[in-house]
This record gives sequence, structure tokens and C-alpha cells, in this order.
Amino acid sequence: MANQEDVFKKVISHAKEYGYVFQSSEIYDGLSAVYDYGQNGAELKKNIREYWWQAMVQLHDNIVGIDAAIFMHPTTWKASGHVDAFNDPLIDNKDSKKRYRADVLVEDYVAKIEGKIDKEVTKAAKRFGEAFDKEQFLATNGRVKGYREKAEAILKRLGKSLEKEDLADVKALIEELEIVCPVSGSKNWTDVKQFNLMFGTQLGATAESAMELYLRPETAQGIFVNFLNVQKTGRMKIPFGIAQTGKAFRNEIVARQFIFRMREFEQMEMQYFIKPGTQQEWYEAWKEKRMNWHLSLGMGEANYRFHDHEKLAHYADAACDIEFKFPFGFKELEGIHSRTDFDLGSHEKYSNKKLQYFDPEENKSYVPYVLETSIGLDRMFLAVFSNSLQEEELDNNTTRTVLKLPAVLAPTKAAILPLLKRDGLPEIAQKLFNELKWEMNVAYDDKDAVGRRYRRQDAIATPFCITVDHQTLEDETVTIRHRDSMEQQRVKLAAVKEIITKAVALKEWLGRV
RNA sequence: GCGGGAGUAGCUCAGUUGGUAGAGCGUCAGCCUUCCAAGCUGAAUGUCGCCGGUUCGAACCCGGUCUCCCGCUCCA
Repeated sequence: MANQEDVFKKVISHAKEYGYVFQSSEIYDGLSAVYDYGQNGAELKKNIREYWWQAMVQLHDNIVGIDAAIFMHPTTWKASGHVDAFNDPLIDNKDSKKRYRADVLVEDYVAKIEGKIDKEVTKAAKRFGEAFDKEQFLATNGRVKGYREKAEAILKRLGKSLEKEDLADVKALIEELEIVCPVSGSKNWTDVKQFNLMFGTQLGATAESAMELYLRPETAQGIFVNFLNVQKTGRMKIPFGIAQTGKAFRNEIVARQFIFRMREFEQMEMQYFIKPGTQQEWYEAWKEKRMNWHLSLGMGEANYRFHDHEKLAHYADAACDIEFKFPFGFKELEGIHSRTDFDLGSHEKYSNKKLQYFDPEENKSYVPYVLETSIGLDRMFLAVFSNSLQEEELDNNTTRTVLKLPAVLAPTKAAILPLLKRDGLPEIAQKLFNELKWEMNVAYDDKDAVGRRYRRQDAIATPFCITVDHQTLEDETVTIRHRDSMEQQRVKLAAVKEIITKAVALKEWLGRV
């Protein structure tokens, strides 16, 4: 596989060809950045979700899971900051084709003015030496006063226009200030357009009674608004966590790279409620825990790295990503954020409900701090899938395409194959198949030469092939053929169930780290 | 949203100066075969992304549109 682009193309076509991922509504030319999971993809996705859920909820006695609705009260998104922060006025420069946030352009301009003020101050300070009184200088110096008044007027007008959503005036402001594009140096601007990253919809059948709603842009708020419900009914004591998986929706300006950035996607999140002041230690603890979860799948330590956020979001006092080496480079897979008491505190304000925890040890109530781990299920799918797809050169000068998904995640755990379609072999194989299907997803295949059947299973990631041959008739043994090594072992027919069950068991994988 | 590239069978792709569409692999039915895709026979599958235009005639030329990939931008 020559370059990254080729690898990624192979990933996409393999995903389609073997029933993992299809483009949404393909017969109608598809829908931009929306994808469906096929018969194998749905299984893989479900298995990843379960692997996460079991690691977080089942294995932590202080973490519980919920399933909140996608629709939430509109005020939720005011409290969370999304109504303000997910609304960007954007403007393009026609010459450089660069896009900017219109408000940022203006703010940068103001910053320049402030830079001039600082310069004057520095100059004056030099001139006056010890006797320099900065406050007095700022208040009395004519030039500085002019700068300050101009800056204030600009910001005031910008704020007012944004509030009224008067985008034409924002553009007028940019033109009046003669702001130029930093790249092209031209003043050739498009109109300012408002981009709302949240999908709007309506609750209620008639227009008059309808209530404006948003499809949730993140699942986290469903946890925060249920904080007290879960804490009280579950008798939870800090520290404790609430986990959730579910769909979220973002109207991305540019949604690309297959299922990496979709408009509709699924998150797996856990919010860990802690005592204020302990966030640093929990931040470190969860970084390690989450990295271990990834490493348990055996996809190679070198494919992961931490990336600290330099610019923190409005709610966070520390944040990093776990990045994975996708076919198009290292990209964010999971976020670990110390969210402080921003969310619960904000919901307290907007709802007028006390969202606090009474700590019996401290003998007082407080708004807990929150440590969040948030992973994109679809991204995890892409990480596992793209990393597992391999083309191997074999000794006999052929290549095989094999999808080496971790066995615990594989859609089908085993295929039962009679070596020949006669001599009573299919009957034995069928019997084994009927027994195993109560335990796991298994497949039965008696078409074509057995080698070809092995390769078919390789392509869809089935980790084990159980072959019934003539020796089975004599001593009740079968062979288990391993996907990754292509090696076979002969085992008692009666032992097959236990061997496979153990090999795909949670403990076999998560228990390693 | 801008720029570049692309869209023909399930997948990968041919298709000449415009003359009514092909290959390989795969799939299906059967034969043959005691273990790693390559044996034999037969079969199915395309409004050539979509709409319109030019033409006697369009997969091919022109316009529009949709979708995908790459770059820019954005990314809680």
C-alpha cells in the first residue's frame, strides 16, 4: 500500500464491499456526511459500545449508565453555552478564499489598537521614569484617549450587532474599519453568514404551538441535568460516575473523511463527579485508565498519543485528547476534560434548582467538579477498522486481505466449515453450528474449496474457523484455524465451545491491562 | 463555502476522432476436490451519478446539479 490516500481508499471500499459501512440513502445519490452501518458494521459497532460500557459501568461499582433523550429543553443549551458558542458569524475573503470568524476579525483589529496604547504607555513610562502614573496617563493623554474611545465604540457596536443578529452591520463595520485579509491583503469580502452548528427542529404538530428545539450537539448535558436524579435514586457517593452512549448531531460546515466527522454521530461519555480540588489527580487517573482501555485491544502503543489542549474550552481547566494514528494521520479519538463546576453551576443558575451534593465527611454541600471522558464511537470504529485491514504477502506468492479485528470485537466469532459437502461432514458441522449459535455469532459455509472459505472469513474478520474433516468421523476432533497466524490446532469437538468462548471473553482482553 | 481530482457491474478499472458497454476479481447454481482465494460448466447484474442542451446519434462534447476524496477553513 503506497501512500496514505490509497490506504484510506482501500479502507472505504472494503467497508462497503463487506457490509460494514454504506453511504446513507445511496440509491438517491447519498446524503453528505451521513453513513449507515451494514450487517457487519452494526455488529462491530455494537461490540465496541459494549466493550466500553462493560469497562466503564460493569467493572466500576461507582459508575452507572443512563440513556437520556436526544430532545432536551431549549434552556439546556443556553446553560451549556452552546447557543452562544455554537453560533459563528463567518466571512470569506474573495481573493484569498480564506474564511474567518467575522467577530474575531474585528476583535483582532481592536487588539491592534490596544497594542498602540501599550506602545504609548511604554514610551511615556520611559520618558517620565519614576514619576510615571499609568492610570493618570491613560485618563489624560489625548492620543491614548482617542484610541480607547475608538476601541470601545467598535466593540460596543459589534456586540450590539451580534446580539441583534444584524450581520449586515457586522460587514459594514469590517468595511468601515478597512480591515484587510491577512493573507491576500485585500478588502474584497463576502457577506457575513451565520453558521449555527446545532440542528433545529420543532416539538409540537402545529406551527403556533410548536416549540423550537435543538437536536443535542453533545450527550453530556443529558447526564448533567440528571445528576441529582441519579445521585439520589442510586444512593451515589462522591466520587461517582454517570456513563452514557448515544447519538449527537452537529451541522458541521465541512464534514469529511468518511465516518471520522459526520453530522450524526454517536458518543460514549462518562462524567465523573468529584470533590472540588481533586480534579488534577482524577484527571491523571482517568488519562491512564482510558489509555489502558485502548491498549487492551492490542492495536499497538505507537498508534496512540496524548495531545494537551493549549486553548481550553469555556468550561475546562485542563483538557487533552487521546489521538490515534488514522490513515490520514494522528487525529482526536477521545477527549479527557476537567470541566470544573461549570456545567452543574450553570444549570443551577438557569434552572434555579440546587444541584449540590452533601458531603458527610466535610459536613457541607457543594457543587461537584466534573471529570469527563468522551469518545466518538464512530471514530473508534474507524480506528479499529482501518488499523485492522491488512494485506499480507504469503509464501506462495499470493496476497491475502485480512481484517484483523480484535477477536472480542469481531462481528462473527467463528465459522463452521465441513471440509467436503459429503460423507456426513455437513451434518456434524451443522450440529456444532446449532450448538454454538446460542453462545455467539457463528457462520456456516460449505460452498467452494475450504481455502477460499478461509479467505472469505479473513475479509470479514472472523477470528476462528472450525473445520470438520474425515478424522472427525474417527475420533471426534476438529481443527481450529486462527485468522492471524493461519495456523491450525486439532481439538476435541466437545472442547470447541469453551476454547472460543474464552478467546473472545472480556476478561481475556480487558483483564490484560 | 472556495480550489483541485473523481463518479461506468458488489469491488478495481478499460472504453479510440461521438455510432447503442467490456475485463479481472467477486456473487449465484452445479460438477470436481481430504486444508489456505488461481480446476470445469453455466448464470445473473449497468437508465455509464442525476437533469437538461448540442447532434441523425452522447458513457464520450456543453451547462447545471448531487455525491465522494484531497487542500484551505472550522472543529467543545
